Amino acid sequence: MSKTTARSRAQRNPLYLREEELRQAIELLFFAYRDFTGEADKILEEYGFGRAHHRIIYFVGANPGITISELLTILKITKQSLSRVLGQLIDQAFVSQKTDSIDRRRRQLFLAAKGKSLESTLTKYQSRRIAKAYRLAGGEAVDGFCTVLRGIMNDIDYNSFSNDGYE
Amino acid sequence: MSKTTARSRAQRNPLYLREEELRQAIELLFFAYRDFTGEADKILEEYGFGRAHHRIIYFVGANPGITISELLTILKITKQSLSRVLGQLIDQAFVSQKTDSIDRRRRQLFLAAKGKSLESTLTKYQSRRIAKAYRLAGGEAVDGFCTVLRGIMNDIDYNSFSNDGYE
DNA sequence: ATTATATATCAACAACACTGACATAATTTT
DNA sequence: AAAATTATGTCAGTGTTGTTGATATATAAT
Repeated sequence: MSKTTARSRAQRNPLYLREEELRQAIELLFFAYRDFTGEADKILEEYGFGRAHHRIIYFVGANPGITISELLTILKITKQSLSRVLGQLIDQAFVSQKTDSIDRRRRQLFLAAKGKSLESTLTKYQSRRIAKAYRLAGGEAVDGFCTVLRGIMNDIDYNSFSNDGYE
Repeated sequence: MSKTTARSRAQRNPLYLREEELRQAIELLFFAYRDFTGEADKILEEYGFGRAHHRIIYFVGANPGITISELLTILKITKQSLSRVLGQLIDQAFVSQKTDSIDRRRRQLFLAAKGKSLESTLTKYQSRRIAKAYRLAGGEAVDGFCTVLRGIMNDIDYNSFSNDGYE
């Protein structure tokens, strides 16, 4: 319905479709991201945690042994902000620390048992939502989805993730 | 590189690719959304505004005459949260109010001159980013991108946007 | 007349980010 | 060996954005 409207406008003004198309993307991103995080947010509430805790748990889970400074680079927050939230996770035994054997200034972070369990639950919900969308959309759409998202993000971070175990 | 890793693992364990693929999506969404909002966030800072102000300005701009309760439905926040931020925008003449002529309880919201100007700037930055990604990815990828995002969001909101003027 | 709806406002609170300053331990550089 | 840099930690203050709960007013619907 909104597509039809956009098309009829585009006939009169070829620039209109583009503008409308971009606005649609802006809104899709807003709603999709909100709902994407919604389920996890609710679960986190039960633990008295928020999205900041989730991000730490997620990235520590995805990159076992990650250091504080690496985490700061990924999250793009200040060490004071990280410290408060990470401190809670360590105090409550969701995350454990180990001094790096090579550079003893560094603290390597790992998920403790509770953290692994929570990470698994949260990722399960988000994965389920993505999987459902992927199933409905099909493989070609998935490729397009990833390609566009990569185009939206700053190139710098292309390699700052999925750099987990090389075995 | 990470793709190669995933593939080699998938050969041994067919479930691994799927899991890795879903994790990749989770991370892409995180980074893309962070960078998507990053530029606008910086501009808003100059005005002493935050993302909450942006959302209001955006949706009032896209839906002139929208009421408070409609805005609350879209944003899914409490009226108290909205009130504080919206109040600032009205006080500083970014947004104007008009009592609905039919139902005089309702306040219709519009962008004032300053609001239109700011909205235009913010949307320009976000549109530019999307447009760049769209250009690089191509039309088919764009369709896939939208399809997957629609699959991720809750169905309920399919029509809660792009319901602006029908002329 | 009563009830429901739409909006507003006050107060208290919490999560999560920020800046700035300072401290400590370990490594690197000179 | 001394000085500089790096990695981390911590204290104090601030701001944005969200929450709950209570209360108020005007308008509309029954």
